[in-house]
Amino acid sequence: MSGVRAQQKEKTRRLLVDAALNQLSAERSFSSLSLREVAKEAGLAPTSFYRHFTDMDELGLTLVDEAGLTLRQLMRQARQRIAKGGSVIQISVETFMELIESNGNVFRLLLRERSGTSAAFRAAVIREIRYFTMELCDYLQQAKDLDAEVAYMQANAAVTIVFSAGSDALDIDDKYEREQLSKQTIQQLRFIARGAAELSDRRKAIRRKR
Amino acid sequence: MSGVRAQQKEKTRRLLVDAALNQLSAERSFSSLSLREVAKEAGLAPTSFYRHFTDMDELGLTLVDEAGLTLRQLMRQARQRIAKGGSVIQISVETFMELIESNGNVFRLLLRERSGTSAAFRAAVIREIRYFTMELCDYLQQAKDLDAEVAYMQANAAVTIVFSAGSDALDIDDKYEREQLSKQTIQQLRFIARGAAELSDRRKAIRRKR
DNA sequence: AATTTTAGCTTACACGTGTACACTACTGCT
DNA sequence: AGCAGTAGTGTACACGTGTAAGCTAAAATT
Repeated sequence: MSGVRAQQKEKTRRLLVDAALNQLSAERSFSSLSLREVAKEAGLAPTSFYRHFTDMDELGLTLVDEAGLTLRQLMRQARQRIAKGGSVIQISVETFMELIESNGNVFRLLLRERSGTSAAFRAAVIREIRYFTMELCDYLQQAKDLDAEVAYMQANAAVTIVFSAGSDALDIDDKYEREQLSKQTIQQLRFIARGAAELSDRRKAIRRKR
Repeated sequence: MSGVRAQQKEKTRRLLVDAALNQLSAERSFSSLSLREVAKEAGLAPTSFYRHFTDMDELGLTLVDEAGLTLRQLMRQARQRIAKGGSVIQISVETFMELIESNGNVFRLLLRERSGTSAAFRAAVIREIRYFTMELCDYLQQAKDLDAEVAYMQANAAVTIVFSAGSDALDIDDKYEREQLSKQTIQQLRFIARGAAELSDRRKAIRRKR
C-alpha cells in the first residue's frame, strides 16, 4: 500500500527516460540509440529495460509525449508574456527561440521523428504539432476575429514557419545571426498575418452583401 | 583507352546508387540502410562496394546530389509551364505536388537528411534548398520588382511552406485530400505574397521621400 | 607478348545488437 | 509467518554489421 516499490519503479523509469534524452544530440538521433546504450547510461543491465518498456519504440513515444508537454509549457509561458503587453508575434518567436536554446534536443526529436520511419512516431509528433496549431487557431479566431478557415490557414502557415526557423536556429551558434533569423521570422509571420487579415475581411464583405 | 572498363565501372556504380534509392521508402531511411544490404540489392559482394565508395556516407551524399538535380529539373519544368500562362503560384504548387507523387522517396531523403545526424548531409541538403530558394528570389525580384531583402524573405517563407506541404502530402493517399492540401498551400503562398508586396511598396515609398 | 591494374569474388574476424532464460532479493498481500 | 509477485542481475546465443586479406580474370599499359 505504501507504494515504496511503485515509487522506486517510477524512479528508475525516469532514469531510463532521462538517459535517452541525455544521449540525444545533433549527432545522435533517437533511432540510432540502442536499447543497451540507454540501459547502460541509466546504470541498468540491458535486460532490466524490459521491466519498464516492451520496446525502444515505447520509450520513444514516451519521449515524444514529454516533448509535447514541453511545447505546451512553452505556449503557457508565451501567453503569460503576451498578457503583459507587446507584439504578439515578436513575443511568440522570442519565446520559441528560447526553447530551442534551452531544449534543443527535445525539439530535434520532434523534427526528426516527424519525418522518421515509424508511422506511430510520425503520428504522435503530428498530433502534438496539431495541438499547437489549434491553440493558435483559436486565439486568432477569437482575438483577431478571423474567418474560421482563414484562421486555420494562418495558424498552420505560422507554425510551419516558426518550426522551420527553429530548425535553422539549431545549426546557428552566433548570437547575432540568431537575432537576424528571429527578425526575419517575425517579418514572415507578419506577411502571413497581413494576407490572412485581408482575405478574412474580403470574405466578410461578401457575406454582408447577401 | 577505349574505356570499356571505366564504362562498366560507371554502370555498376549506378547499380549501387539505384539499389540504395530503391530501398528508400516511408519505412526505410538512408541511415537505416546497411552497406551489405545495398550491395546485395545491387547484386554485388559486400566488399565490392568499396571499389566505388569509401563509405555509405559518400553514397549518401551522391544521393543528395541527385535529389538536388531532380529539384532543379522540377524548377525548369515549372518555368516552362508558367511561360504558357496561368497563376504562377498555382502552377508551382501543382508541379511540386507531382514531384512528390512520382519521386516521393527522393523527396523523403531530403526531408530526413535535412534534420539528420550528419553535419555533411545537413549541409548538402541545405545547399540544394538554398539554391532552390535563390532561384525563386531572383524571379520575385525581377518579375515582381520587389525590394531585394523582401524578395528573399518571401522566397524563403514560400519554400518553407511548400516543402512542409510536400512533407504532409507524403502521408496522404486520398486524392481529394491532396487537392485540398494544394488549395490550402496556394492560399498560404498568396498570404505571403500579399504581405511581401505591401512591405516592398512601403519601403519604396520611404525611399522616394528622401 | 609481357606486365601491371583493377573490379569483383570468397573467406574470415571482431563487435554490437536484441532478447531468452534462470536466478536473487526484497516488497506486498494473505 | 509465509507465500506470491517483481525489479533487477548475469549468462548465453544467434544474428547482422563493417571491413581486412588474399585471390582471379580480364582490361589497360608497356
